[in-house]
Amino acid sequence: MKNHIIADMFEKMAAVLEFKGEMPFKVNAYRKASRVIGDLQVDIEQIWRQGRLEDIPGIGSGLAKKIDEFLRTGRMTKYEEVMADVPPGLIELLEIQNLGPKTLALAHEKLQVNNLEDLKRVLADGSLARLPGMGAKKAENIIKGIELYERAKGRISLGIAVPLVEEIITQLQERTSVKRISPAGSLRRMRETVGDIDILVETEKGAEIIAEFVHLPQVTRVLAAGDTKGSIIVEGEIQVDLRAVRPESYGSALQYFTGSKAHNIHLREIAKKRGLKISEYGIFCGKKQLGGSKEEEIYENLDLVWIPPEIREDRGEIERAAEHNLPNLVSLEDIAGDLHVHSNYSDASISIEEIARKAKELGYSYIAICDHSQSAKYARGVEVERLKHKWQEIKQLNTKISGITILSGTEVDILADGTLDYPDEILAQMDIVVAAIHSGFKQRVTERLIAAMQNPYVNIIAHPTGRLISKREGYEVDLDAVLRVAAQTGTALEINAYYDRLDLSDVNARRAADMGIKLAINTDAHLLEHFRMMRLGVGVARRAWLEPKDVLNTWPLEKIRQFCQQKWQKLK
DNA sequence: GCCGTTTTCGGCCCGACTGTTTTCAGTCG
Repeated sequence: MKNHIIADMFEKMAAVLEFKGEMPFKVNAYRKASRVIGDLQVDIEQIWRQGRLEDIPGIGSGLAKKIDEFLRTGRMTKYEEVMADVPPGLIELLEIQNLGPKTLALAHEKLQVNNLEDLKRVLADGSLARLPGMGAKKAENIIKGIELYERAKGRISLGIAVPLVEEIITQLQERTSVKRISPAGSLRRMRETVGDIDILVETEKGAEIIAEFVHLPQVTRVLAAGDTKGSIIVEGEIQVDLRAVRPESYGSALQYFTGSKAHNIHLREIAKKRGLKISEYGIFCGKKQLGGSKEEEIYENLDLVWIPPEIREDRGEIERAAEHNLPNLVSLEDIAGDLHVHSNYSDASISIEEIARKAKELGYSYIAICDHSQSAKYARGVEVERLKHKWQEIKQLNTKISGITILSGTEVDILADGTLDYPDEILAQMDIVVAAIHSGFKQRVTERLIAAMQNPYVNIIAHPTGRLISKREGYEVDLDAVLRVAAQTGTALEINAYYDRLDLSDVNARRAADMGIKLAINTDAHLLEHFRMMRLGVGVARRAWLEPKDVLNTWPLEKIRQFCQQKWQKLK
């Protein structure tokens, strides 16, 4: 798919055009096009072949021509023109806080700033501060921006941010008389990574709460502390903002600070057409406030049903809300079990009994113990002899512990030659078989995954793309081909809930579900604490618009057994 | 550059803060 290549080109063009002082509305048009194309669920080449490029919202005749040229020839003349006279390394400086396109253009033109080194030089020798419209303070703020840019390049993963924000909220609740309090921003939307953390609090005494906030024990630096906003750095590099708002504006502020930006802009356009105005203070008709205390009031006044935060990305949710036809998103309460956890038979340190009791405590009705297979020496993979002990133990525990069914499973390795790490007669005795690639990431990954899915005993492919958010890109896998075969064979794909995996991602999970593929949200737990990550996986699933019917482990056990049986009968 | 039940031209989301200014431009979220 060339979607992301084209989206990246348009995003770069937007940045450069902005730097060159092009009309802001034109810049926005490129930005919007970039986002919409990046979010497309289908291959843009397919739309192009059908001659329907201009049906994509935000793509008119001009951009359609550019896309057409690129898909025909592999080149885009306008892109080359725009990028031609811009030094490489200059545009990425726009990521520095407090340094925008105007200032950068000024520094480039008057002081020949072409890269980060040049920028540091003109800040150090004071020449930037002496330019018209500049001054010592502005220079100082850019220096601070550079510090942050070099230290915290990139984003924090959701799995780190969520516990952090919960801890801060608990502390504030203990120390002050807060009323309503909630995370906002991309964390509330459960994006897989977040830039900084936003928390919103309802209060009439903002200054008091913010004073407490900036004195929390984990604070390493205070960036701002006013009456309505406090801003801190915790753990050396994570920025947390607290905003205090009055009761009558709490809902509109929560709506506003949750975003996404694209979602909010779309809402405001709708409001404007109706002669209304939305801001973080409320929804207004002239001076009259129609709502704002509750988030729902913003949506209701536009004849929309309230939209869950996870899908506020302007990917069609507003149109569906207008039809009162939003998906019935899967929730944590729907989860009936976990189909992929490890025990001390392989590389985890928890016993099957501990796992079962934990699962029961969480209200699950089944739990699948899926240890690594025999070749996975790095992870104490289970040989066939020990496997038989394991089955015996599971059988005993199932009679000993009531109210939960322990399933014997495996996370069987897909070997370099595409075969599985246990023979079929062993797999046939498992309740559930999860298959995964753990080695040979560059060797014919697509063919191996397809071969595994064609085995009648394989029920789920674990972490299908193999990406680790903080460490590596996924395998070199043709996901389109994998999805096709998953749909044909009736193999489920995993949404691995481990915070550094979240694999499949939201966009890919939605593509899978659209093709009728079932998903399983599994924690891949190696510690009891890992069970808590289920909520991250559910967040991904909600962002993918999944409903309980799409998610295997919301179903009763009997239905899962039927699902496995169906595949076996089809392929045996 | 896009878009149209107020428009094929003239709009294009809203507000706060900061620092530089004497009324506003730049940046951010």
